[in-house]
Amino acid sequence: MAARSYGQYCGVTTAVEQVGERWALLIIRDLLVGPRRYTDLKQGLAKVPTNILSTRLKELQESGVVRRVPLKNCGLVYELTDYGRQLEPIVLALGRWGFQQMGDPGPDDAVTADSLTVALHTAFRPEVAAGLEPAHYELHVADVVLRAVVDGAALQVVQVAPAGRPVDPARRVGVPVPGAADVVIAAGPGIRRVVSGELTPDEAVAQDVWRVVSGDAGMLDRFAATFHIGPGGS
Amino acid sequence: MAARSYGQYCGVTTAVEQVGERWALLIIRDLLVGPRRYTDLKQGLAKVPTNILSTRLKELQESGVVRRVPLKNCGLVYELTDYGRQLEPIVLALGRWGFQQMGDPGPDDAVTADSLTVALHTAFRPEVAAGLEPAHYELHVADVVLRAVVDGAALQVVQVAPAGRPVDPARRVGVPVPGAADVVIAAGPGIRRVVSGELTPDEAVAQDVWRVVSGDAGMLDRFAATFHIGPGGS
DNA sequence: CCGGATCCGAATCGATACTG
DNA sequence: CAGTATCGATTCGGATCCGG
Repeated sequence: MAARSYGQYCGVTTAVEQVGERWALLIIRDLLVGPRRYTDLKQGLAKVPTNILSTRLKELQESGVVRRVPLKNCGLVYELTDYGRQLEPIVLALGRWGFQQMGDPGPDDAVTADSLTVALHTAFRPEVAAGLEPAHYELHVADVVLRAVVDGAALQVVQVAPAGRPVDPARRVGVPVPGAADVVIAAGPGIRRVVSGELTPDEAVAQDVWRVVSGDAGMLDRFAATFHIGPGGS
Repeated sequence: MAARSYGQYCGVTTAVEQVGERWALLIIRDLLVGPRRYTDLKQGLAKVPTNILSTRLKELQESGVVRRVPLKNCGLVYELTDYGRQLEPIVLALGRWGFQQMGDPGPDDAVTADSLTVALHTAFRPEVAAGLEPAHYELHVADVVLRAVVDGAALQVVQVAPAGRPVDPARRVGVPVPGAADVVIAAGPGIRRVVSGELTPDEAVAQDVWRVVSGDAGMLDRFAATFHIGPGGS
């Protein structure tokens, strides 16, 4: 199954031959969040045909991007190799770039825990966060619930729901079990307009783009400052 | 011709829907070097079927990545929009990432002027160059001849051969017509090992990976310091 | 339930030929 | 020069099935 070659001796070409096939980068996006089972990936990428998922995972292993790791208990997970993890800044930059062109969601567009987790990372501005007090947000979008813990220039996102049981607690090192969030935000897809700066936090509340379920409503401004993708992906 | 949707409301997904189709990123890579005619692209991407090239260009225009510009004289060129140009750091980073995995060229692998031009940019280390004297390299690889002018943290690459006549002189603003190069280097594909640091410049000469056609052989060290992609794409 | 493999119609891609 | 048209070869998508 030699990957279809583009017939050029070039780094870009080589990269695209490895991760440019359909679904490959989305698999990598989800694996950036953490190791995932075959079933997790299938669920997170609802529309990927199972044979394609299986084929891509094999190809990504051959390229040294992904590794297959049996679990002690039972089952197995796929995880990025160091080489694969080097794609993180690239995938995040692609996410910022694509974000600018996002319109409103289509009727069949889903939001998954992993895609939203990565989206938070794409929008995260460490240089802004570094100048603010630590903050702990709980964000609800569709049926996804995340907790974003911002401390200085570091962002930690924990998925609360849908309940994916932790695959291997040993790998979750450093992930705090968050206590109470400073604010619980329930948002719709229009949250995009807050992140882009098209709406101020207050306008977004007025237009019911998001809503404070509990906690300090003043945190909305801080959220909008911390998670922002301006023109040009800045 | 609705692009096949991945069914997710996510920036990465949106980006991949726009530039993830086969050949799209390579078209963009070539357009990063400058505006190109349909025929230029077809020549630079020898293996792209003409109907695919035509389809991609249409799609990239719809996405606002590429613009079609009629020339005053006759003919027309495709060029990146501002939005498309924002992909430059991403394509360069992908090139660095893929570079690490490059082996030796297959028998059908070609080196084109545009791919080599972009490759020089991927390997360029502005922070190193900033500490060195200005330098002017002429590089021959296969039948491609480039001139790379390094001045401080800036790199300017001019394509000398194959002779692509300048499409629109007005767009070439700021491109110097270089005088004599400090050194003329003829290299084979093994130059990859110099860029990766696997070979020192001297070893590369000894193994006939490259050769000084004329000029100052001492410039080889400077070239290797200026153009380098280390482990992890550093 | 997990981790796929198999089958088949639909869509895309690749190669070549052809045209304004 | 700048594409369209055509058509066989591949790949993708959707569904089903299977061994543990």
